[in-house]
Amino acid sequence: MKRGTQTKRTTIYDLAELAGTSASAVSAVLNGNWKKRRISSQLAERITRLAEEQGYALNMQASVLRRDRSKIIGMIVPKYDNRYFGSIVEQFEAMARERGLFPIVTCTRRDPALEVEAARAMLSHRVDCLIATGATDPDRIVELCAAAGVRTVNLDLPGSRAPSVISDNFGGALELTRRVLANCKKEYGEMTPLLFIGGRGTDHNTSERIRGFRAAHAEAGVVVDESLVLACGYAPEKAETAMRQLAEKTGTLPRGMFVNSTISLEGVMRWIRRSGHYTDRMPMLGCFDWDPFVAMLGDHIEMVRQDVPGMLDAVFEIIDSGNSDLKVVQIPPVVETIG
Amino acid sequence: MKRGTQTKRTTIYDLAELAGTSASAVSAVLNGNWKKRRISSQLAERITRLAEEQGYALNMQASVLRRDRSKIIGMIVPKYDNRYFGSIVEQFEAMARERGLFPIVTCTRRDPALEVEAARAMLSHRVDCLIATGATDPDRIVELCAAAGVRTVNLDLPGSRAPSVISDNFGGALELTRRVLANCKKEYGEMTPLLFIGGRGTDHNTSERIRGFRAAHAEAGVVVDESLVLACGYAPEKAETAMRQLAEKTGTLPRGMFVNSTISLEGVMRWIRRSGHYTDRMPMLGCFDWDPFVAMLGDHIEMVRQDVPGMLDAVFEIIDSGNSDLKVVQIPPVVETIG
DNA sequence: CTTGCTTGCTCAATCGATGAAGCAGAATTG
DNA sequence: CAATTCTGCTTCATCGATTGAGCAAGCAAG
Repeated sequence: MKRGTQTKRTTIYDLAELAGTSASAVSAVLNGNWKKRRISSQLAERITRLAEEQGYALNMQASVLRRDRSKIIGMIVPKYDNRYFGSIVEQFEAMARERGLFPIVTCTRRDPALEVEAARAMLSHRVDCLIATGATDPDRIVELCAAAGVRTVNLDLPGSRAPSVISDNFGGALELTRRVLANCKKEYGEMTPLLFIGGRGTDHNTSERIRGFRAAHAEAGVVVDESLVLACGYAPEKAETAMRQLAEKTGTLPRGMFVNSTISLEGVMRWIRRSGHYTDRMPMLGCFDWDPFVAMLGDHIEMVRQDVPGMLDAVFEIIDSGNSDLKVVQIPPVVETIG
Repeated sequence: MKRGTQTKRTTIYDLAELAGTSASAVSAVLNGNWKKRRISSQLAERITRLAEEQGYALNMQASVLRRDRSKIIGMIVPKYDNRYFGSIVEQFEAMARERGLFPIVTCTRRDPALEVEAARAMLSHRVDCLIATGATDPDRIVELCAAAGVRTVNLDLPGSRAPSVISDNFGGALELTRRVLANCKKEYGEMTPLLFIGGRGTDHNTSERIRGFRAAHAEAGVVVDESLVLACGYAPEKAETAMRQLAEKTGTLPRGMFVNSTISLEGVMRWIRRSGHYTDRMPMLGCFDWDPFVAMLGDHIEMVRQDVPGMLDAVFEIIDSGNSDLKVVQIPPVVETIG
């Protein structure tokens, strides 16, 4: 064992000296290919024991510098403030470790500049592969990575220059809208148009969800006015402001809503509590996202739970296969009824 | 610019050749100490421009191998499934980046073996410093790090071998319990003992919170029966089971509860919905944790919001100062009233 | 014209791990 | 007994960046 506050780490050279052998023998033994290099099992065992005793730890910087692959896999993610991204990161780490990869994750707060900075930092640290989750500008990241020969997969939001894995936003939104409309019918005896709120009109997911939202209305023969589609951004404050403005303009508020994320729902609920609207009867809600406490919020909440394990299976299938086709894999989400 | 799918990265040697100079000059220019090394500003500018044009990116593995400090800072964290740890990670990353450090975070799912494995992996990657957040066995991690000369700070849960930053669990629990008791008094006209549920009896935080819970009862002259303190673990299922068993044993359930985390509250709420208890009147709730949707769950919920920015300020103050005193810094949390 | 100082660089060792090539000595073959 | 093969190692170059030491040219002072 190391004595005292000695800061110097044990290297293969130290072990070689202790074992009375060469550093390359030690290296061969410790990285497991000693059979190929014809090291005797006695020496292998002696070295292994010494390494254990001395608390030897491989210096990855040196190892990676020498090898061609780093076995480091990076992920950038917008936020850690909701269950969806939380479970993506958790699942990603577990699956990376299963494959003997070292996962590094960083959060970029939906900030394009930070996304680029983080991608650069990861490239400097020589990731073998980078997953861009919910990136505002996935193509920019792919471009940086491509210049360094690093493979990329887009997750949650698609890009045009790398394979992408996303939810079936149209299908999920269609089904979610259908259910909320049905709840309205059951509750009020008739169907009236819902409100769509949250997300960015410019992003693929939001526009697909709006398409599904419209399709479900069309199917039911319900006309949706333009003023009821509010892609006001993701932040709670944005949703709160949008609700206030809608209430000011309109006399009667819609009986049901399609909320584009839990984060937006946070703002919607805050507005409802503060404004005193909907006090007699809560609106029929649908949320394209899942959270256990949201599920407990009321009796008529429908939620879309995106299939995180399925999405990450698809991501790692792309990575494991080495395939780089520019395909977009769509994973069906699950609509869960509560109450 | 790199052409095509060229996978070879530009190195300082490539730049040196292009600039008709030496690699050491390039290195000096690009890492900013060219003045000390008496490189002319013309050459410096030429090299800088070339690096830009060629899309040069420093190879951190090589750089770190040569230097003594890696400027990599690691954090292990139990889960990403709640706002508390989410904001810890987000804040940590931001503060690390502010200091020019590269943050790497990994989640260890409250699994002691995974904690050790993750710590080892981080040491192999030569982190300068490791923050062990909510570790089940912080001292084991500190021991590993100490052997490699790596500094450690414990966060959220204290250890005995490294400085620790935690919430004032006793104080927070005392105040939280007082408020829930007061709510009971207001609602029912009298104070009856609350239920304590969630957490591990063996961990410091839970035992301190129980101490605060008891102190508030004592203060109010309310006797707490042993059977009302259920440190059943953190997982929702554990809390659900504990509630069921309590209901089976006891005729009357307590009018209020102190729930030790949002994760445990998830189980409690699930049990309440499923079992049909508390249907006439919800229990007065206190939760030692914060979540925006929990805040909307009912009219009588008190929540303790731990001061994440304050805690991380304390962590980085310890790191920045290089101080290694075995102190435990306690940060007061904030009790927020809802409804 | 020599000595000494400054300027502006280059050289070469180094960090630790890896693996191709090589080299003794033992064992086997003809 | 010589030739070949096999066994079990060692030697050395390499990955890319960093940095102490050194060196040549220019200039000033004596």
